[in-house]
Amino acid sequence: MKEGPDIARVAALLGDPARANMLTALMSGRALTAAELAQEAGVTPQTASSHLAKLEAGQIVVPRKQGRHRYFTLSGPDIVEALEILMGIANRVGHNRVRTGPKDPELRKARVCYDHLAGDMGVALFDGLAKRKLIESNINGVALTPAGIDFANTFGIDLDGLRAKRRPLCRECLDWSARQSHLAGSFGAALLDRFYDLGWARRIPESRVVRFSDAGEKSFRDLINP
Amino acid sequence: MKEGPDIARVAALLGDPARANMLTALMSGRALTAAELAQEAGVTPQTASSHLAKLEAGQIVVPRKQGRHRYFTLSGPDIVEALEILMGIANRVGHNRVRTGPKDPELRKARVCYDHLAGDMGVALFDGLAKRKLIESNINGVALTPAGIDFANTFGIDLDGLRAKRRPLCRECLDWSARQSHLAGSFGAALLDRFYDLGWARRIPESRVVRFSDAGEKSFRDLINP
DNA sequence: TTCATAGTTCGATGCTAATCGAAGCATTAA
DNA sequence: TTAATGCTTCGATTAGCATCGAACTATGAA
Repeated sequence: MKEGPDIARVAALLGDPARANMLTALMSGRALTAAELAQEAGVTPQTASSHLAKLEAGQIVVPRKQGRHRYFTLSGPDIVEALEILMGIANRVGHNRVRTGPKDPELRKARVCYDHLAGDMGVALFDGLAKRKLIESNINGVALTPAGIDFANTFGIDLDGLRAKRRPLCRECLDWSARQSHLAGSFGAALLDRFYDLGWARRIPESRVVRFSDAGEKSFRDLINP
Repeated sequence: MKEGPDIARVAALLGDPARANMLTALMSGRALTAAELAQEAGVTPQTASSHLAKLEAGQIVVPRKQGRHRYFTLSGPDIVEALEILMGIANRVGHNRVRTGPKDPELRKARVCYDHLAGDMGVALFDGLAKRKLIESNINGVALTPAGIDFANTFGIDLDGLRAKRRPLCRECLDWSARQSHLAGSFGAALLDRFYDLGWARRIPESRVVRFSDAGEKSFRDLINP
């Protein structure tokens, strides 16, 4: 019988986990590339491409071509509103981020998001740097403060080298599990690299888990708790 | 990977056509029974039961037992809000009630909804009766006016017999295709029965289509256009 | 009690859509 | 030009879920 999809069509577009994760990531208001969205959703680029095609056809997102990237943004404030209300409902009925698997806790604690640190420790890093006034967040985004620049240099990060790339130095990135911002951008990536170099943490192969050593985690805590 | 459904779970519940139709029907604010919702969705009672179980588990609807019926209502104003926004989005992106099949036009024009007339002609009937001040619609529902009672008697409807049943005489029922109200309740059902008796229309077997004869449709138009 | 109605549960079926590997474009850099 | 990167298309697989027939439970009516 099925006379009219209507609501159902739109809702179904938001109703797939991978797509929902992409859209949640886009709620920061920033334009993200297909590859970034694939990472956020935890799917391969092919799958993400298929999802993005659907979202584009349904006019939930709009693409913007720039160079060889395709940046996606939400198609309008009504989408944001819908997502917010759905979040509220999910929250009310207790459908909060469930820890589905046994290995989930590790992912929630610390994982790579694209190339930077995410999870609880990613959020803690962002908050800690902000509390130490090394980064500053406003409507336009995140930026290093003068104190932050000093810190970066003494911490062994080549800021000039990073600036040479086109990629923005600092960027906010909404966290799935914690639903708060963590630090992305080339500086965020450089920080994680530095953690690896210092032996604080290492990446678990075939997974997105970042595992800190005991000593590394202690150093990390010292870093963000002045 | 799939860390968190969250939004996706709720949206997926709204994203099935059958469920979306049920929820749209519930947006009138009235409590509807499982059987009525099955009719609205165009599925069998078994299927509807399965959907309602899901919606109940997801706390989208709440059941209320009364006699041997189960009445369902939306679980809160946030659900209504979500549905409204989704309607708005669907409208904006042009996902309006599409006519999917070749036999669809007939269904859109006139069909049974449970046991009363729905579709364009159902809506026209409701509007016509209201314009003739035979029924009156307010927040509490719909009711026959004194003039309406006279009309019913002369039209050959046994109002006292209808009143003996527990079922409400008049009820509003949201129309899928037209998204406006049509007349339900025992009076609505009695009207349709009378149309059959008068030979104005007949029900097509194995379908929900109500087919009016040419003369019958003319009489119908006269009835609603004073 | 028996019968009818409202609703659910179970089991089987069939369709849809998500997923990924592999290959193909398209754009940029060297 | 070649090489590399970003993204898409194609094809095959798989899994989930909507759907309905049949049987069962529960409530109310006679």
